[in-house]
Amino acid sequence: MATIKDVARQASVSVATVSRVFNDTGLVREETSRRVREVAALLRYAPHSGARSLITNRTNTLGVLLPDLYGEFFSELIHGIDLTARKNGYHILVSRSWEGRTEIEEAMRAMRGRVDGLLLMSPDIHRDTLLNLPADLPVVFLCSPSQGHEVDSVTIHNMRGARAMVSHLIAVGHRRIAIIKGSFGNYDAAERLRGYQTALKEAGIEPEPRLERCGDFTEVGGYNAALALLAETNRPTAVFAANDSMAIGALSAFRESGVKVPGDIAVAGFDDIPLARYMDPPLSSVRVPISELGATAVDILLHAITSKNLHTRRHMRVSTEVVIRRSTNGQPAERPPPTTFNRETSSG
Amino acid sequence: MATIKDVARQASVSVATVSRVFNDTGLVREETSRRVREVAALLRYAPHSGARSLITNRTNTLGVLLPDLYGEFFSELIHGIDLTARKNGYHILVSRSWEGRTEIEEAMRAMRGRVDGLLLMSPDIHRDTLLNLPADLPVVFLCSPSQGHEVDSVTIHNMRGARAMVSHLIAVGHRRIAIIKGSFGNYDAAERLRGYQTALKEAGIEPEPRLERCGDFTEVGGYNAALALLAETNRPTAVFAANDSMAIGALSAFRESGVKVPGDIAVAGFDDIPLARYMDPPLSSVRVPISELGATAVDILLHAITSKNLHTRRHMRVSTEVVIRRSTNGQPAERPPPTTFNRETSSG
DNA sequence: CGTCTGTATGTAAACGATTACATTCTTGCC
DNA sequence: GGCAAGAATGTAATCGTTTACATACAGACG
Repeated sequence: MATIKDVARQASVSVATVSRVFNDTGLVREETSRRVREVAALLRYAPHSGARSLITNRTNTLGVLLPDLYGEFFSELIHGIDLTARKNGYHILVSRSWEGRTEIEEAMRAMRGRVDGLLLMSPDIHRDTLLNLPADLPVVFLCSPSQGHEVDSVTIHNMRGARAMVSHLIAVGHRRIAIIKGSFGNYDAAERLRGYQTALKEAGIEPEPRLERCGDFTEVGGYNAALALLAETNRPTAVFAANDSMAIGALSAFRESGVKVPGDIAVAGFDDIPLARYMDPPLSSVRVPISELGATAVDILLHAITSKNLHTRRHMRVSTEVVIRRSTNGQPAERPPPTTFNRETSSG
Repeated sequence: MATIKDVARQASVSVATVSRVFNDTGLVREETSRRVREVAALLRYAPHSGARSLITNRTNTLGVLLPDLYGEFFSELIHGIDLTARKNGYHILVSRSWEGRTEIEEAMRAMRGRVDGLLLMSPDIHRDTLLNLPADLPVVFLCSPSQGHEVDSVTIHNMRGARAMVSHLIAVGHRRIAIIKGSFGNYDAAERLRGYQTALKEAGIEPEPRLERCGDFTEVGGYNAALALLAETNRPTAVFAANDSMAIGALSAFRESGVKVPGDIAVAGFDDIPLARYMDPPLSSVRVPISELGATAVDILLHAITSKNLHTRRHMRVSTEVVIRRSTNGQPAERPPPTTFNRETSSG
C-alpha cells in the first residue's frame, strides 16, 4: 500500500506538503496541490487512519456497545446513531456487549485508541453500577439505570408512557388489566411495570399479582404469557405488553385460541415498531422515537468529545406518545399507508 | 491516558517487557509478569490499538458497508456477521454506504488503516462494476451482481427460491399469479423476478406484463401494489412478493379491502423474516438463512486475510427453503411457538 | 574459575502520519 | 539591484506500540 512518502517522492515534494494537501491547511500552491492529488490518485493512496489518530489523538469514530443487535429496536437505533454520527463526520464501531461486568470492561478497553467516545447500553439493573470507566473516554449511557449524575445518559420516558397507555385502557372501561412484563432485571422493563402499577393505583384499582406475567421481550414469551392468562379462571379484559414483540406473540396466541381482539380482550404494546400497524388488528402501542433516541445520544457524546472541559453531564429522556389503533377498540380501523395519523396522542 | 511507558516506569521494567506481558510471547518471569499486570490494572492501562496496528499492520477489525441499516434483514445480517467476527477475535466497523460509486469508494478509503478486510453489499446493478479496489484490501461482496471471478462473493439462491415458491403456487392450482417486484436495479430483485418468470414458463403459463407490479421492498410499496392489483378487471388468484415486507403490506391492503387470504387470493413472500409466522394468516415465504449468509461471508473474508497469498477466489450461494404457511392455503394453520416446523420444504 | 548455554531483560529502529519550526522562493518597492 | 515580507516548502520530532538484536545474568560443566 502506498504511503505518504511514496506520494511525496513521486510528486517530488516533501511529506509535509502532501499532508497539507490532504488536510487542506492552505498554504500550498495550486499547481503543487494538483500534482500531488494526481500522484495520489495514481498510487491509490489513502491516509492510514491508525497513524493519523496516533498523532492527532482523534479517530473520528464512535464506539457503540449494545446488549444485542437483533430485532427492529436495535436496527432502528443503530440507524439513528449512524445517521447522526455520519452527519458529523464520524464512523461507528458496533459491538455487542458480553454478559458480565468484566466482559463489558474488556470490550471497552478493546475500544481504546479506536474510538473518541462510547455509547453504552447496559440495561441490566443488577449489574454492578458505574463500571470504572477509563477516565478520559467520554461515555453516554443509553436506556440504562441511572448511575447518579456523574455520567451522561439518555433514557425513554418509560414510566410515563406505560402509565398513559394503561390509563387509556382504564378510560375505555377496562378494570381487569394484565401486564406481560419485560425481561427480569431489565431497566426499561422495571419502569414500564411501574407505570402500569401507577396507572392502576391512580384509578383506585386493586393490583393483582396473578395478572402480572413474566415475559422476556420476545414473541415466544408473549405468546406463552398470553396462553397462561387465558387459562385464568377470571380472565383479564385487557393486556398491556411491555413491548411490541410480546404483544405480537400475544395476538397470535389469542387468534389461535379463538379469542377475539379487541372484542374479547384488548391488547396494547410498547415501542410502536413499524410492524405494529400491520398487525391484525393493528396494534395500539406507545410510540418511542428510537431513532431520535440514538441521535440524541450521539449529539451529547459529540459535545462531550469536542468540548471536553466545559461539558457538563446531561440526563435526557425522550418522550413517548400513545398511539391508539384497533387492538384496544377505541376507534374504527386505522388505515395504514401511505401516512399514519394517531387518533389519540397524549404526551407521556 | 496511561501509555506503555508509564507502566514500564512504574513497574521498573522496559517497555519491551510490558509489551511481552500483554502479548504473552513467553520469555518473561512469572513474578515480573504479575508485577506488570498489577501496575497496568492500577493505571487502567489499555494498549492503544492505533499504534499497535501501525506496526503490526493488523487491526482485528472488519469493515461492513451496507446499503442500509434499517429493517429485519439488515438486523439479522449484522447479527450474523458480528457473531462470527467476534468468535474469531474481530470487531466490526459498520457503515451505511452512500449512493453513488464515488461515494462508496470514498467510504472505502476512509476504512484504510481501520480494517483488515471489507464486507461490501452493493446490490445496484447499474453501478459501474468492479470499483477499483485498493489492491491489498481483501473484499467480499454480499448479495451483489456478479463481478466476474476476480472477487469473492456470497449471494442468495434467489432465482431458485423464487422459482420454487411460484412452482408451489402453480402446483396448488393457481394460474394467474402476480408478482410485486423489488427495487428497480436491485440485483436480488432482478433474480427473483427471473425465478418467477422461469416458473411460469416451465408450467407453460403465458407471462402477463400487467401482473408484474413495481415495488420497492417496503410495506408501503407492497400495500400500494396490492391495491393496484385489486383494481384489475381480471384479478390474479395469487401474489408473490419479492420480500416479506411487501407481502405484509399486501396482506394489510387485502384485509382492508375485505379480500380473504388465502380464500380469495394467496400471498407469498421472500426472506422469511421472524414476523412472517405471526401474520394473519401466517405468511408463506422463502426462507433465507440471513445470519448464515453473514457468517459465510466473514469466514471467506477471514480466510482471504489470513492466507492472503494462497487464497483463491470463492463464489458462494446460500440455499433457500420454501416454507408454506396458511397464506398460500396449502395446509391448515401452523402453530408458531415454541418451535416451528416447515410443512413443505423444498431446497431451492 | 572460565566458558558455554539458555533465559530474562533492555535498547532502539521501525510503522505512517502531523506540525512546529526552519528554510527557501517570490514579489513588490525603494 | 537590494531588501523585506509573505508565501511555499522542507526538516525533523513526535505519537504508542512491536520486535530484531544486544546485553546481562544464572546455572552447569570441565
